[in-house]
Amino acid sequence: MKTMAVAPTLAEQVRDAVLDEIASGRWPAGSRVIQEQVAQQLGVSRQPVQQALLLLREQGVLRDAPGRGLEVAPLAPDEIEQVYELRAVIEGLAARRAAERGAVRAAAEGAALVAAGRAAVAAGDLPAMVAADQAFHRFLYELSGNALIAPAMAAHWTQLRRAMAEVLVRDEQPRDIWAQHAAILAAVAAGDGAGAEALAREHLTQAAGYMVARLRAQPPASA
Amino acid sequence: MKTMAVAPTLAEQVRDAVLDEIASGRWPAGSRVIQEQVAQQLGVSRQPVQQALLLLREQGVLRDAPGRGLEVAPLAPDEIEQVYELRAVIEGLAARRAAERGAVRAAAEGAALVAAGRAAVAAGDLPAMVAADQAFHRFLYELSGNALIAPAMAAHWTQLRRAMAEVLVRDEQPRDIWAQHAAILAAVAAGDGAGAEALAREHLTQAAGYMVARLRAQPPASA
DNA sequence: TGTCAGAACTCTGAATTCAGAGTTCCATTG
DNA sequence: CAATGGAACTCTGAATTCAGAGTTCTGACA
Repeated sequence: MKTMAVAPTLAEQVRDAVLDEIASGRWPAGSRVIQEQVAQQLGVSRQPVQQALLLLREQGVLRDAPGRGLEVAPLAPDEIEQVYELRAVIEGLAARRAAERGAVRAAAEGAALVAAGRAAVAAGDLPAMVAADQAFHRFLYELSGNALIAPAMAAHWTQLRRAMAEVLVRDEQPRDIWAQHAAILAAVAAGDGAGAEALAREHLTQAAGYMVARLRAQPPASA
Repeated sequence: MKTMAVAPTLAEQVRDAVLDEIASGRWPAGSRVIQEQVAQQLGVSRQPVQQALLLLREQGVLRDAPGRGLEVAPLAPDEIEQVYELRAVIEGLAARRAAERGAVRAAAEGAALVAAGRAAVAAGDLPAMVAADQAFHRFLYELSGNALIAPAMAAHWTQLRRAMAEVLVRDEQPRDIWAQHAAILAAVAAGDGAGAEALAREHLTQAAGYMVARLRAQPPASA
């Protein structure tokens, strides 16, 4: 018998709903977020909303707007650059450890993830592209055997999703990252820890340059 | 005028108070944490307590004990090992970037931190030793210029403080880490990014081995 | 027209109240 | 004596209520 699913609390549902609004870009940077309004939109009382917003504020997605409640934190290119810098070393670790202990599973299950990503690119389906990217990286976190990597990255993925939504929507011809993903996967499947770490770092350093340049070139319109 | 200190909310005060109880070891792993009891002890209502505990649960310090509220999460040696593994790469990054952009401040302000740490060791003052260690590392996070490092590590420092409290209290002759800290600082002050990164990683890998061996040798008594 | 005082409003944090899920404990039965 | 049924209790999540800090708006005045 599995651990038995604990019913998600209202606060968690609210958090996920709000997070989705923000990550998708429907609530742009600077938007005010008022407890009462969110509560009414979702048909719950202010109590679970307050808890959800507290979590989001702690995570940096929302910030205080003293006297006016909370607002969606701006998505500064500097911050995205720092996210990628941090990601590069964390995902490097994940890739190295995955190669050391998850090579078999990588070989067995990795191809499907890459195929899904390529299909999304071919179809030009933006949400699916982001989802596939995230799924690939989460797979590496899992293979790494370090249970702290996934939660440590979870906070940053919100900002990454926002940045991707911001950038990809402007690209008529999105950059194909799946060749790099496939290369990382091959190194992991081959058990080449050092190689996988180097490739992962390089992949993210490159992605950082691309994303930050785009964000700087065309800063988002704050509401 | 500085950003103007926002009055800390009751929920934050409660969180800090609870965190201190846990990190210091006064509330051992497995202790039950009941909203009502905490509220009464601190003289507040259950509302801010609930919020504080929510934050702590999210952070992994507390965990659900279905039907019985929350309890202090156990401090598994495996988890500490993973914390150090993650720390090694994150602090490696911090040291490298600190060398690249904070060498001057490192040279100017670092010596005082090392002196404080050595004084704490000489005095055998356990809390001061932990505080000095944390202060040194926080200094590197700040010098790195990456504002995401400090919050990313904050969550893990709770577990580190717990582990240190657990281990150091048993050591009649605590291991002196300040020679290593001084070496890292020297590399940073010299602007040697690669050297600083390597030293930081090595320092933490070594510390991990020491801590984990101690924890495994003498597992803590759960309540 | 620009500035200032103050009333009205907005929004939050905290307390209190309510309802339900799950646990514990005890008496009864085989 | 072990197992079972169920009453009483514990604890939480959510709703509602309350009080106060801060903002916005309006109109008088220089």
